[in-house]
Amino acid sequence: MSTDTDTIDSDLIERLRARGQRVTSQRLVINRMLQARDAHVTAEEVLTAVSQTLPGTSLPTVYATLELFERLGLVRRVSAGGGALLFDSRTVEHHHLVCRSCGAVQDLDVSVDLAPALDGARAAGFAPDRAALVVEGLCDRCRAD
Amino acid sequence: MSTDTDTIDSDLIERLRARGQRVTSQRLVINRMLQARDAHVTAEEVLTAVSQTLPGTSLPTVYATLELFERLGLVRRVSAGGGALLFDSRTVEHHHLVCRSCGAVQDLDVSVDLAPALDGARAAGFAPDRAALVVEGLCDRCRAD
DNA sequence: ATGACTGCAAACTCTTTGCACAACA
DNA sequence: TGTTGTGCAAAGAGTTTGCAGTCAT
Repeated sequence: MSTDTDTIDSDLIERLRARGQRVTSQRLVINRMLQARDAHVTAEEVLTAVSQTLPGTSLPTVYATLELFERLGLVRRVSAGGGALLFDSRTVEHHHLVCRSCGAVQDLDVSVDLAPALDGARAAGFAPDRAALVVEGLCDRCRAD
Repeated sequence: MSTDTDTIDSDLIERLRARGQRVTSQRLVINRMLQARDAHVTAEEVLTAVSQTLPGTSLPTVYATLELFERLGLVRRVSAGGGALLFDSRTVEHHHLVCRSCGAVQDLDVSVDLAPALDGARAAGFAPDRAALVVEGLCDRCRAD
């Protein structure tokens, strides 16, 4: 997977053009930031990071951009914590560990056989897109208390 | 499982006494409501239902009570939708289907082998309490659009 | 009687919306 | 030039907190 800035930019530009949407500096910078930080981020974190390159960027723009990127398939909302929305630039299927004490979310890379769940979902008249496991418990750090 | 009102009340009273906490009419009514409606509910829905029996009940009390019930092991927070918090009186492990269109959450009763995930969590220094699958897609109703 | 619980009001956090200006195409 | 996108401000939704009065024990 090529992750240099040019490729990342080109990929976004291509996707935007394909849908007749405009290429703006905010979109480029937010996209670079998401790809660079291969982790779960909140809108606030995106704003903080982006503001260093592009001061004056606003939170509504960050939300609008993240929503757009979700439609473009560049980010996914993480169904995990109950607090702020989390956006994940890892679009491949993976699971999450959620600490019930500090709320931190981290990736869990294991493979689980989800076929029975997907079959069950279909049997219930549901059309599944994807399935992910949420494991709740205490993280490394909080366990020390 | 006995689900008559007397048993439900006694069970709550016992758990409250065991922790030196008071038995109030709000707690009894909220508990009966949760057991009667064996589904995911929001704080708002609890308030609406409880208000019929106990007018004047407040939302802060509902939240405080649900939090208490969570500590007593009577309810669990559902890690699913991004909207309002959902509380679930089914405390046995089960999975959820979440509709990406209407946001509805329904139970999915299938059995999935979670051992690899729990082992993986432990290997990452995480102490897992429980794990549940969140399956996203389109529900029966929304698929008709 | 005493301390926990409740209701009210207000604060808070996070997210969304409306509108005027800027800037991509 | 014609829209789409942005920033600002404000509104909304949901949850939490502070405080005075009430009620269980």
